[in-house]
Amino acid sequence: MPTIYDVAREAGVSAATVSRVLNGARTVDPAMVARVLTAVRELGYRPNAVARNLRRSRTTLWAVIISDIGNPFFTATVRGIEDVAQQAGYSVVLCNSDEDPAKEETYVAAALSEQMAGVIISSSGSAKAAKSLLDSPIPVVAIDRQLPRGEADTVVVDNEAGAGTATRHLLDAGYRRVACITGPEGVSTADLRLRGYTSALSACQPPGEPLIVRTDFREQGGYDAMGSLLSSAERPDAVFVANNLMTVGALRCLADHDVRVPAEMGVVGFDEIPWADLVRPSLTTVAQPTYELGRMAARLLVDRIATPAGRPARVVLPAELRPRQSSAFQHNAR
Amino acid sequence: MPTIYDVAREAGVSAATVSRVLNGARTVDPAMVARVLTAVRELGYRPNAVARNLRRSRTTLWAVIISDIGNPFFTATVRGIEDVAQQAGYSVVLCNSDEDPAKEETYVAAALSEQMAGVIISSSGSAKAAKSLLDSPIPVVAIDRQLPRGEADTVVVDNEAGAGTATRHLLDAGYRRVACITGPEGVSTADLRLRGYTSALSACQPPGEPLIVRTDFREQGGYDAMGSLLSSAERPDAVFVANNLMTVGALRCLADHDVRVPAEMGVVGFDEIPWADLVRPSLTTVAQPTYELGRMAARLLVDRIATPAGRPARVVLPAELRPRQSSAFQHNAR
DNA sequence: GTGAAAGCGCTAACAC
DNA sequence: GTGTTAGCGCTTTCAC
Repeated sequence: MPTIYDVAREAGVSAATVSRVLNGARTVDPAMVARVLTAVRELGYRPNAVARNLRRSRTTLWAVIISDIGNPFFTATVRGIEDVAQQAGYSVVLCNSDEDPAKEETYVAAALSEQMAGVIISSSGSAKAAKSLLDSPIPVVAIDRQLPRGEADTVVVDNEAGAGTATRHLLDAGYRRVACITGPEGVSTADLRLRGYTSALSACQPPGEPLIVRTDFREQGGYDAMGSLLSSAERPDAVFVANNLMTVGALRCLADHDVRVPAEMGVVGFDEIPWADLVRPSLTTVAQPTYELGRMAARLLVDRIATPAGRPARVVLPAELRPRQSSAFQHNAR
Repeated sequence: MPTIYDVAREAGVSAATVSRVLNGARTVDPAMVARVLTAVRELGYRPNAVARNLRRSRTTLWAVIISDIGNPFFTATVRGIEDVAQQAGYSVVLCNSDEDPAKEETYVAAALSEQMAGVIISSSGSAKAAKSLLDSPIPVVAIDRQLPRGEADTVVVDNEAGAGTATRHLLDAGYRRVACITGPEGVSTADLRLRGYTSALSACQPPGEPLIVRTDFREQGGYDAMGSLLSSAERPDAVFVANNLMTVGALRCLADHDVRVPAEMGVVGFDEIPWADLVRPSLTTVAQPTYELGRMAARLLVDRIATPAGRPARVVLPAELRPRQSSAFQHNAR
């Protein structure tokens, strides 16, 4: 691998001049610029970013640590991040913690060691990872989920309101016993969506106790949770599921047990799913402005890099109910 | 940020000793090890990976450049890669080229500049990116799609055979005019799946010409392609779609035009979809061993890093037809 | 077993 | 406008 000195020798200039040319300084003689560029091309020279980063003590890489790469929610979010990042001159690398706090800690450690320019994280709940991040000088933005006890810039949707809307929607449709499947304690989306559900429920005062199952945010978890609801003493006639993957699992469980949706079981899932309108019955969801979430997070990160001090911002975007067939109570079907 | 010298001073040893302790050299006095570790903890010292990478001229990061982060195919693949990488002591960062050759080139350039330990790439077709990669000393493994004219380690499925099986399956089911929606020219999966389709078709000699639409590998492309097939002079009664996202688009188009599947249109899609069995009709697919693809690619990369020279390996895994309802021709429905 | 010193490749003062 | 020089933080000979 040729170094900047090889280029300098080839072009008959100093390494400093090569550096200037490559970094777009305008105080260089056009003739020299040409010579340098020729040498660069001939040698196939590629600047060593590691050396540059060390010298500058900064990098142009953002780490985006997401809790599940298989979740379509993150797809659009990441696109939003990438679009802003690119414009601001950063490259985005994705790290998949897979809902595993240990993996999350590994990636946080890597991002810090590698002196990444910034981190955007959807926490899988590791307090240790959060602490490392907040103790470091590296700018952090929390997205989708709050950082455990974290004073950081944050972009989320109004989870509580969205969950409340979904629950009321089921009650309004005529379902009488609405259950809730939510995620792990300590993960903000799980807790807030649960709170939205319980608030809506207690406001309507339906008979019986709230029926709540906590599991992980994954498909298998949703499947198992639905299974336990089906065999519970007072079986629900509707369920609000707090994320998309668990909703898929719940639907699969209902299909396996020949439970008809929406006649025997109404279903609303949090998070949009790309094919929600293709399944039969089509799936009622609470949709988030994913792309916009990503954009906002990226903008906050750009700002935070420019201004490290200052009070953390907190952006709350609205979530929106998309009523479809899976929550359409049918009297004659009962 | 404390440096290794701060730790050395605090512990009353030299920086070299700190380095030895942190890198697990056994030739260090246990008492010193203890002092160093205490100092590390007290100062909250975190080694600067950038400096280490520069000094060692190697890193422990792999770049996995995938063509579409929204494609569930890559989800499982990435998990396979991560599991092997972690065991071998590497961290994986994902780069999303979004089927955009320009973005791909950007990420390849970043991976090379950052001196990544290795690259696993699902090419979106950029010859320039491929050339940069192959000209560099960094080990590369192509996954899912061959690198344009690339002599690199490669892990793919038998696309031609899989496409042939899918096409024959439709013909055997009784469909008479089977069309094909495939991806961009120059992307190996698009070309090979098309070839598998045409071979199977010509072997069966159905009436009429093959009906082929090329588009990108994205959902909207599939939607548009299906639309043009529906309005073509000799409208097909079945379609083989060469990837999952385009299949979703095609299904959506069929739904929008009230075309009944499988009665009026048989559908088989390449790539499994997590919810293929949840849609009605359920979707016939050609499934790939995604996790295994990822594992193999990662193993090849580990080997290649250990042994940079030597003939490139080429691993071809089988794809498997999963017949479901969308390809079940029904005589009485016609 | 431990420390001193050199240097990975680059950039940014500083001098001219 | 260009070159010389120092040094980013670490690892790794090489002495001792």
